[in-house]
Order: sequence, then C-alpha cells, then structure tokens
Amino acid sequence: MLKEERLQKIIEQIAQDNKVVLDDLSRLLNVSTDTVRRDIKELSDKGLLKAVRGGAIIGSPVHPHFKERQHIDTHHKKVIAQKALEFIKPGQVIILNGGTTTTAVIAALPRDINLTVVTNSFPVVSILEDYPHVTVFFIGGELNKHAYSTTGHETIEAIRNFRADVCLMGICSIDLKLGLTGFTYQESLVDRAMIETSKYVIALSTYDKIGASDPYYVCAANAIDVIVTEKDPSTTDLSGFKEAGILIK
Amino acid sequence: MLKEERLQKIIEQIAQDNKVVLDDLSRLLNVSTDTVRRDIKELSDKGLLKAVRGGAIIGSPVHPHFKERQHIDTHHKKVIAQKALEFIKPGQVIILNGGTTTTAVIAALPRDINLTVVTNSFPVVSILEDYPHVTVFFIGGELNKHAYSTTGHETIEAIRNFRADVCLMGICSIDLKLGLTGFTYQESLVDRAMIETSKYVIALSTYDKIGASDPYYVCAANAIDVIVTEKDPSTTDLSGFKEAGILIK
DNA sequence: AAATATATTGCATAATATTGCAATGTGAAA
DNA sequence: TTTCACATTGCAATATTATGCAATATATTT
Repeated sequence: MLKEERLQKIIEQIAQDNKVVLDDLSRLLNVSTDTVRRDIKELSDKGLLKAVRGGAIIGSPVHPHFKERQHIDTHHKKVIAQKALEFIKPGQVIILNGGTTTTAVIAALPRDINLTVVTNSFPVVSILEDYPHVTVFFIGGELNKHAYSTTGHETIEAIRNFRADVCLMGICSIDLKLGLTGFTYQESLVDRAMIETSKYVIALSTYDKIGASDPYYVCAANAIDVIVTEKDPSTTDLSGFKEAGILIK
Repeated sequence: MLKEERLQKIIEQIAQDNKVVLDDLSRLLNVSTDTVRRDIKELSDKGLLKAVRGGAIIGSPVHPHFKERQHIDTHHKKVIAQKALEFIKPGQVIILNGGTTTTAVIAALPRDINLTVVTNSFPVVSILEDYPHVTVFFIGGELNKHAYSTTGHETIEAIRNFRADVCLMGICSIDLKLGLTGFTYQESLVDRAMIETSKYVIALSTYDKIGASDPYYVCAANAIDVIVTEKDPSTTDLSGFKEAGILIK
C-alpha cells in the first residue's frame, strides 16, 4: 500500500470517528506503529489532525494552510528561533508581524509560558490557540491571502493602540544605510507601525538578507536593537551595525 | 481510551449536568480517582471548568468548544445554510459573527462569488482564504480560544467602522418578548454591534432555539428581519414573529 | 543500465508521559 | 477538637514517543 493511501485512510478514519488509535491503524494498514506514528506526525504538521498520546483526534477548524509547519522547520529558522527566545521574558507584551520566521519563534515557545501576544498573523494564532497562558490580541484589517495576515488602514490604527515590550520582526532586507526595507507596500507600513509602538525591536533575519534592499522603506537601521541571524556573531563581519549600537546575535 | 476522549467526556458531563463527581467519573471512565483529579486539574487550568472538592462545576458559562459544536446538528445546519444563501447577493457587504452555523453558510457559498465579508471568526477566514473574489475584513480583538473568534472593546469599535448590507447572525436563543439573548457577555456585545451596523439582519437558528432565552441580552426581536430555521415555515407556528413583521424561512 | 541520491520503513534504545498507589497534608463538618 | 473525606506529593510501573541507525525501496542523474 502506498504511503499516500495510508494517509488518506487515516484522514477518513478521523472524519468518521473523530479519533484514531495507533494500534488499530497499525493493524488495519499493516505497518509498524512507528510508521503510523510518523504518518500521524506528518498529517499533524499539515494541520489535518491533532496528534495525541496513543493516536490522534480531529484538528481545529482552522485551514490547514495556516498550520502548514514545513516551511518553518528549516534549520536556519530553528536556530534563529532558538536564539530569539532569550529575549522573550514571561509576562511581556510581544508584537510580531506575519512571516515564517516569526511563526517559527512562536512555535518554539514553551507551551506553559505566560505572555501577551499581539499579531496580525493567522498562523501565529493557530499555534497559540492552545497555549493556556498566552493572551492573544489579533490585529484586524483586510485579509492578505498570500501572507496569511491582515494589512491596511484598520491594521495600522489598531497597532497604535498597543505598546509592546518587544517587537519580533521577520524582515525582508536590512542595510546599514538604506535601513529596513520590505517587498510589499502594505506590509512595510504594518512593520513600521509595529516598530514604532515597541520598546525593543528584534529583527530576525537570515544572514543573506543583510546588506540587501527591497523597494519599500520601513525604518532606519538604528531603530533596530538586535539582529538575530543563524550565524555565530563572532564569525560574521557586521562591525558597521555594531558601531551603530545594534547588538548582533 | 485516549486521554483526550476522557477530557472530552468530562466536558460533556459538565455541559449536561453543570457538575461532575470524582467517583462517578472514575467509574464511568475506568480510571482511578487520581487520574480523574488530574484530568480535572488540566481542564481547570484551561479554564473549561472550576475544580471543587469532590469534583468540578461549570466554570464560566461553558461554551462548548467550536471543535465539538461543529459536529452537532450538521444536517440542520446545512439546510439552514442553503436557505440563507438566497439572501446573499453578489457585490454585497456581509457581516457575520462566529459560530458553527454562520461557518456552514460560508462553506456553502459558491467558490466564485464576489463578496465583501466582515467577520471576527477564524474558521470563516480559513474557508474564504481561497475564494478568489471574496474580500475579507477581519475584525481584530482578543482571541477567544473556545469560539475561535475575537471579542472585546477593540472588536466592538472595529465593527462600528463598517456598514454591512446583510448581517448573518448565528444565534443562541430568540424569544418574541425577551428578544435575542446569548450565552456569553462578550459575544452578546459583538452580536449587538454587528446588528446595529447592518441594514438587514438574518438570524440563523435551529428551531429549538426559538422561544428559549439565555443570560445576556443582544437586541429586541424586531431588530431582526428574517429568521431562518431548518423547518418548513408552513409547518411551524411562529405567527407571533410574523405579526411583528419578521419573515420566517 | 549503472550509479547515486533520496525516501521509506522497522528496530533498538533512550527519553518522556501517564497512571495508580501509598504516605502525608489539609479543610470542613460534627 | 476530632474525624473523615478529599487533596497533594513523591514514587514506581507501564505505556508511549523520539531518535539514530541500518536495510530496503524508489527516484534521479550520468
């Protein structure tokens, strides 16, 4: 039996009974429980069900696209996410923009953390949905179907009603002279508003985005407090940023 | 039995009897009282009930989780959804609240329809995400993890910035004298704001909710233009509503 | 076709979660 | 106060999961 057939059958079972049990599936599909477990993990990563000890239960009604975890599972993003965690302290108010990098940070948070998260990103909501001690404020606005986030006038206005301790900003490009720049106009406005309303700004960036630039200006480089990349800061030459008072992590 | 199933059953018990007793659950679920106690603690941590000596009682009025509600009355909801479609015309601005019934209406829309949808419901967004000609405005606010929607002051304020042609309102209870009433305070405020900002209000209600009432007042019955139920209107006796000028479908 | 990568699967082992039990602590009613 | 029912804590037994590895199958390139 093909793997896809198995996955299909698991989905069918869930649709029928709202749950599946590992051992049953193992027998039904004639594969080891390990394989079933891996199948369930795969479906769970896609947001099609929720893996629990011993099996799986029906997932949340949120669209699988909002839950697709594969693109936040890259090695670079995990490293960046792990480094970013040190800047997040319990009890703080965190604001963050859409994008896979910020989503990766949220996914790396311990499940019992106490936080207030302000965001315009639907995937972030779908992760925090079952973090019991995280209060989520969602920033409304017009749905941007590609970025899975909201933008527009309402979004900007709503952001201005918050004051965040920390802004986690997944960025398009950053350059010492040209500042932070973005790929779409609407998102650059949102990013700027988020940065302006935050006490401490952490830019999350893969190393190759440093020194690059995009069409829409967000803010000057010195509006950023920290840049987190996947590289060891001792092996990078970002002295210009350091001299501008920006911490490199 | 999966642990999640146990938790689920405890919730169901609470929803039914407003309380559970440790020993009963221990027998019913075939686990020790220790385990039941731990289950109750877990649910209590999530705010789904209130642990007391010897068992647990209903916490805040328990709104059954969206995940569970979506599988209740599915046939009725489909019928209601189908009837509701006739009131939705291309090009209109539709506002709708959270809940499984409104979600069912949205799911029944033809994929190529041209609409503007204003909502505070995450499941609705996740459906409309890939409707190419639907513009979605999401109403932000504090995430309500049980209803998958937002509530609170920001939500109310944001709603007031829109004027909708049609309001689709999934309702808790409606009574000719007591009016529309809801199960939670926050959601009743949202519902009222949505109704006030709409030209035409369609209440979506299973027949058994008519004549019932809940703790929180939303609006007078005559603020409603149409009530859509799963029954054929010729077989129902809702003459009181008809005399009040409300169309029954 | 052969060679090479890549994916899939099952197994062994270590890590983790769940559960029941026993000992001890605590609050409330008689 | 005393008693008793319940709660809490620590612990051990068991079940489940994660991980690395090797064997095999499958896809891709040369």
